[in-house]
Amino acid sequence: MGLSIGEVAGLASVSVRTLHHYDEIGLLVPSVRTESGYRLYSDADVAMLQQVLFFKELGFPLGEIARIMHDPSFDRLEALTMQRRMLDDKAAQLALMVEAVDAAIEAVKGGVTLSAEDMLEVFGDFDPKQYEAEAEQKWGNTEAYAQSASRTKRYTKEDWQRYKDEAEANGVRMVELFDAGVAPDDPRAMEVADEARLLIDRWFYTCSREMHACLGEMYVADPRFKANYEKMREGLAQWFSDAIKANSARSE
Amino acid sequence: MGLSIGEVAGLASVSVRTLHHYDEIGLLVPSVRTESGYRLYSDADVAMLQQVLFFKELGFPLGEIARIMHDPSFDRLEALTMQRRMLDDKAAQLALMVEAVDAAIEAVKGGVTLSAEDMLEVFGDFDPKQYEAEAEQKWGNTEAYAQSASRTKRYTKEDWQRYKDEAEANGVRMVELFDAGVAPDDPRAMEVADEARLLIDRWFYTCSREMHACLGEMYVADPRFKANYEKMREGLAQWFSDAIKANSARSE
DNA sequence: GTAGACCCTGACGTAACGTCAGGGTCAAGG
DNA sequence: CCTTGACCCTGACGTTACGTCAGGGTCTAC
Repeated sequence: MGLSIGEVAGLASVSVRTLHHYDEIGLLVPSVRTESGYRLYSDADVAMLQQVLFFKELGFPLGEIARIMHDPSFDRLEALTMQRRMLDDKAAQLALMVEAVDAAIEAVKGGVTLSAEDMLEVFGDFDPKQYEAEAEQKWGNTEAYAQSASRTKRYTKEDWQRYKDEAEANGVRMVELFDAGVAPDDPRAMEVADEARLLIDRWFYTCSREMHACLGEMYVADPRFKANYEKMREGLAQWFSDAIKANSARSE
Repeated sequence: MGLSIGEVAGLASVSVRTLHHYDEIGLLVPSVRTESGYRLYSDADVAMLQQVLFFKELGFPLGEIARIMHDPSFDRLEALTMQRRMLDDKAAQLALMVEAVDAAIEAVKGGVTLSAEDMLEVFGDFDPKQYEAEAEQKWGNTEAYAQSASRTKRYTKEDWQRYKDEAEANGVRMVELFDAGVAPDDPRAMEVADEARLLIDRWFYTCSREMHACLGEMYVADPRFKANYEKMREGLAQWFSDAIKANSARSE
């Protein structure tokens, strides 16, 4: 019960050093060590390795793989389903490449020169980052998320109430300025925006002005967030987003 | 006529730095530089890049790609045909992976545990080395080329002229001895042979006496090289080859 | 009981770029 | 005309994912 490192390496056609490396970086730590320090890989470890190798084939960096697989909400079935779709996509992209090679062969035979675009457009269609984003959304394990999760776990009911009060006070000030027709890049508007940022920073996760600017964009782009502001005042989402942008842009 | 590095990078979805790197190692040196040092990529350069990226997709290391593509006997059509077959193989292997994912999904759903072998055997079927061997056999080229490429790319016109002068001086001494009827294993002949070896060593790539002996054989075996010597004096190719062999055979 | 195959932990090397720093180039606009 | 922003250059150091020893224990097999 448990395979040696050499056996696993042989089966998966990877080097022993590779498995050492995965152990070192905490990506795949074998569940058992013998008395004498030998690594032993259980069936579960082997299943993990399979996942890792699928992700790797799909171009995920090892750090990303580790984050995904160690997330508490990681689900093997979901991961496999996603991998299946990605492999299909990659196969489709490979088919495109075959077409491009055929086109190139025909061009050479016919003495024709293809355009630069025709020759190069097949590359880079397949971007792992596009999937990384999906994986991140699915298992939402950004650093910010981790921080937020570990902090809010310890929050009591009163904590939540205090946060709500502070957030509401901030919302009130926001609406006041909006109703008064104050421009989003007015110092007072930026002040309120920064207040909102610090709220996040104190209660959930480290939030720089830069990161807040990203959030600001989401507030208008994502209907779920937008609705939160729009139900207070129509046009408030955009106004607030602009205020955040102005706030993040100022020198210091 | 000629695209900037940024344009090419954009079309091929690679970074500018990547193209810089390919230039540095002599894999893809753009055929034109503007007055101000800007790289300009011609249609031929773009076609080269396409080849490079196909090989890369197939897992070839860059050094290998450079060796293959810079070999004088390299043939674009042959390469494309080979790449087409390899891409097909890779697609087949990807299909196997999809099957493996499906099997894993079924296993999870059914609560079954697959054997380690079943889980891992799909990886590593696709070994670029198997193709590298084929490519090397086809375009047969050694490590020496990589060295030569990276050195010669920094050579100026004057460098080339100096090399030509030195090579010609060596040729003259060679012909003098040949005309005088000096035997190839005469110390003077061996001296000239060693001079020729050091020329290669200094200007292009590390060239031991042993390697030079191989080159010597090629000087008579390969008509392209043989012609170089034969046009100076009939029989010179063989004489020089023998001199090289004698030189490489002497103890030190 | 010892040879040969396998395992361990450092530690340094390598390939293929990423990522600045510091500094020219160039077309568009004020 | 000149300046500003997008683009280009050359170093040079950093990073990822291992490869490749060195030095030394472990474990069956004849």
